Amino acid sequence: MKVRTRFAPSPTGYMHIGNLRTALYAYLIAKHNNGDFLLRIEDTDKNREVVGATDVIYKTLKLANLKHDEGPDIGGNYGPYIQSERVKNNIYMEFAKKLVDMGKAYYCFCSEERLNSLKKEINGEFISMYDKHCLNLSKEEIEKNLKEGKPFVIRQNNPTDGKTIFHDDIYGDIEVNNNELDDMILIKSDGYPTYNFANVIDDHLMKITHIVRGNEYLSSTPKYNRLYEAFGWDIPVYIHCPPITDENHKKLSKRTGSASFEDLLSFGILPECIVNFIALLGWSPNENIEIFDLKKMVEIFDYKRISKSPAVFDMNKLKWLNSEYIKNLSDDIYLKYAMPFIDKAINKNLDKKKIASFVKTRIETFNDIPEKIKFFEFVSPYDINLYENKKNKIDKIESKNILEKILEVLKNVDDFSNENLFNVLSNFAKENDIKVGKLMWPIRIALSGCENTPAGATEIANVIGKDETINRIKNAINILN
RNA sequence: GGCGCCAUGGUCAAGCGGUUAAGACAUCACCCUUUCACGGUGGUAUCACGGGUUCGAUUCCCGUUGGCGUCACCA
Repeated sequence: MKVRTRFAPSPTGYMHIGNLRTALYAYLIAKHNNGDFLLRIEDTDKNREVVGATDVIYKTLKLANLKHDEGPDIGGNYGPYIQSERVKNNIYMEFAKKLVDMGKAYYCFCSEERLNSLKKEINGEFISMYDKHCLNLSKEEIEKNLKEGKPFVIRQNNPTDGKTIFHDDIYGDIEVNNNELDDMILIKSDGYPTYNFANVIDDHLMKITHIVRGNEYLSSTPKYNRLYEAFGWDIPVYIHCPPITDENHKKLSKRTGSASFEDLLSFGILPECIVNFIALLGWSPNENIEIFDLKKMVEIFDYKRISKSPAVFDMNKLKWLNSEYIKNLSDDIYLKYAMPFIDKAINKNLDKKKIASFVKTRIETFNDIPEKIKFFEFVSPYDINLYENKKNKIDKIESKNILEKILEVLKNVDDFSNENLFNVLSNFAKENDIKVGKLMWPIRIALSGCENTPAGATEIANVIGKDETINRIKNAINILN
């Protein structure tokens, strides 16, 4: 049987990182087995409609390079792939009525007030379980209610004794008492199915073989299985994934600022890096490697190695991984990403390509660039104590002396290539019995005003040119006076 | 609160009855060096606790503790 997996997000307007990982795993399972990966939009909550939300989903999948084989935008043999459109085809209501006929579901006319009265407050949370009140309605009552147009929902009719056992390929066999199984709503009073119901129906109709989802669905899975069993359908393979949490072991939220794919992109993280990183959150390959592209992932992905315990989303490591990705970028592609950030900081007519190459090994995200290079544009006021440096055994007085001498030297240099500048200055150092590092220190400070720079003194001089170099050294001497 | 799941360093994690308990991020030290970074070398740091089972438990079982999830006409 061909492996078929699906990604079934509800259109919320942004892509939660945990969701993306679920999509990734579903994709990898399908592709590792030469199967199909499909996209289905679960928009059965009319109150939560967000305009443009499905576009976010398409865009994310595209950027992450997770190509689906079937979906609303590209069609397929099992459409429609948007649940609200399937509602129009009456798919869910028909199946729900079948269940009613089989005695596996029933009409419920309970009012909101009655339902509320069933709720109990425990630790500030309201919890409730339906009491099967409407299960006892006579046929006549039901028909009367229906005829009068009284609003109704359809509930699943679950047993109250015995146990249900289900199997998950990650968590193993899980056994629950049937009295834990609430008579969940299948069809809402607006005629739309709930997620719980639509999901089961569609997964079956779309011939999904492996269901990949977050483990928050673990506790409702036995109810889904009773649905499959009622219809006599094959139960798919369940693959529940552990949660991704923030550093406080709480669910990743918008507040942490790193909950969504879009946030991460806006921080200057590369999409392929995000994909690589989240693959490692809750899964590890058999080989001891951790940097790989999607193709390699498809090759080595063994879903049985998905772990059971939650993973903390470590921004630190993501940034490190991103720096590795940046270093491995070809110059062309690197420039394409980096240039907008260079432009943010540099307006003067400087060699931006050269500046870009300076920072390539020194940034973790592209957002780091402007701050690191803005001194090329102009020197901000800086602390004069920078001219004192222990390691190079230099103080302000000596710095000033060096700068005054070097100023005269540089005035007579016309070839401002990095190579020539370095030769001239290191020769000067030798002749005057000064260590090269010590000589370069005050020059670099004078040219940048920064303790740390993404380039050495002569590289900076080369980029800003002779006139600017001379000016900056003159200014430095003034400051030191 | 009921039920369910989980538990190896600060973090991601390998391990699947006998190991000096891998590797990576972070951190620290040193080397390299025209500063920083990159790169290189090395160090610190982990099996939650208590009982079993066993010749032997990080590994298997039970309990405790802790964390998470779930208990909606949300998905």
